[in-house]
Amino acid sequence: MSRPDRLTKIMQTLQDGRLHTAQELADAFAVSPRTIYRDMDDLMASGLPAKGARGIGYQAQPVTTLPSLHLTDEEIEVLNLGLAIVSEAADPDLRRAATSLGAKLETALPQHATLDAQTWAYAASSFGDSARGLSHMPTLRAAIRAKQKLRITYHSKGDRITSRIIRPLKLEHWARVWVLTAWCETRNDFREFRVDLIQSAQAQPQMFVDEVGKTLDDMPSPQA
Amino acid sequence: MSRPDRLTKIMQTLQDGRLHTAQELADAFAVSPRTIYRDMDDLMASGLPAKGARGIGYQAQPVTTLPSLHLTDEEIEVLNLGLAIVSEAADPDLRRAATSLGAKLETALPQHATLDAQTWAYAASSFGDSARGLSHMPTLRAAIRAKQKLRITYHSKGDRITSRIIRPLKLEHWARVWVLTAWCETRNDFREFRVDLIQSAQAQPQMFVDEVGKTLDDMPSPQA
DNA sequence: GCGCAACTGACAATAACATGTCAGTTCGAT
DNA sequence: ATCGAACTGACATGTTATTGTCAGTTGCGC
Repeated sequence: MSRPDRLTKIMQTLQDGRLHTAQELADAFAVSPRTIYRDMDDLMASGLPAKGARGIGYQAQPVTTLPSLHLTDEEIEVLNLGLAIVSEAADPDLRRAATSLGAKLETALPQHATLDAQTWAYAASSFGDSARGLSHMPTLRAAIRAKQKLRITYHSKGDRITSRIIRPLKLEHWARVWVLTAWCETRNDFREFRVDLIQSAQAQPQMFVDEVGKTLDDMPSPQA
Repeated sequence: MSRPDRLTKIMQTLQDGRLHTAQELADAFAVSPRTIYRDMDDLMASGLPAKGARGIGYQAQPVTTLPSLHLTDEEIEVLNLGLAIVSEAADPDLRRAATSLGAKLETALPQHATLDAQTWAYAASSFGDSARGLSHMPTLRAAIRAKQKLRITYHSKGDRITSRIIRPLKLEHWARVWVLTAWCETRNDFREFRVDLIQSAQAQPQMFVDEVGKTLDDMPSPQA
């Protein structure tokens, strides 16, 4: 097995969340422990968030490798612009991810292409919760993909908070608001939810399958 | 010189916009033309937008290489989210760049991490100009960096369109609106411009240097 | 067509890299 | 402190990748 192949395999192996000793990995790939130590050096140097304590072993959180890309200046601009917008999100998790992604890009790109703290400064916005809904995006998106039902609490008209079980179908960006299209099991009809008005979203254990009348294709198109 | 080093140098060389023959490059790097042909194959295979016509030579548009990165799932999410938002911009150039960046990411990332046309569908927004101001962002940002004066036409209060020469200083994201802070030469004072109300922005040939009283540091902080 | 220069394929020589061995060194547990 | 296992540095050896040579092949201009 070639070295790149082995490095990939090691990464995948580490992402099971368990601890792996160098000796164990060496046996698994039929190389000497020395080679594993060298591999881990390289992996960590290239940013794999792996921890290794003496005598403990290695473990890593799930990561995806983005291979090297050639980007035009416009594409770099889009990258920075998108990052800047997301960085403004109120959700700590999202912001943390955006910050660490920004840091990685900053070290990876030549200076002229990176964010500049001065020119891209973000105001401590007094409308800090304007991007509040963004915090649910990963949950919603994952649920759409996995066809997993969701329980959401929603700030509907008239200041009432409602709780519903829905089948999430599609996320759309409409003007400046994200809209989640779903089949609402509580109302037994299609509904659209503004993401910024969703207070909480919890993936339910139940999955759903496409049923006639409840899929995106069955949705009546709005009249103009 | 190692092969990776040479490949990098070749890329930089090609980006001067002029034509370079294989022979010329071969001489410059003290290798045989055959090696250059092989290098160009690899570079183009990895996405360098270079053209080579028989007997003509090679040239490329400026690109930046993003080395391979290890990203966590959250960081991938931020990447996709930011891209989705920028994709909604009305400006054709920005949208084209976002699309091509999306395509690159899509091919580069394993399926589970990429955009999914169905779930991330973007509505052909009826508020299509909501992100209108984004189209000026690259111009503004470039001008800040280069300390280049700008002529802008601005949609100010009372439906009047004004034209001014400004020294752009800082871009801020305030709630959902981007704000450009600048020294306005027309009014001879600091001014803040909402980017979405800027109708046009043209970089002027004149540069500006920091002058006491006209830099960011000299700007009076707003009273609360 | 013909000539010429640009380009490609194949292969042996060679440079670069990866690996294992082994002799140290570090660090925690006793 | 002392032991032992985990780890690191150095170097010889094996393996892969890169390179130049050279003999084709392509495509353009005449």
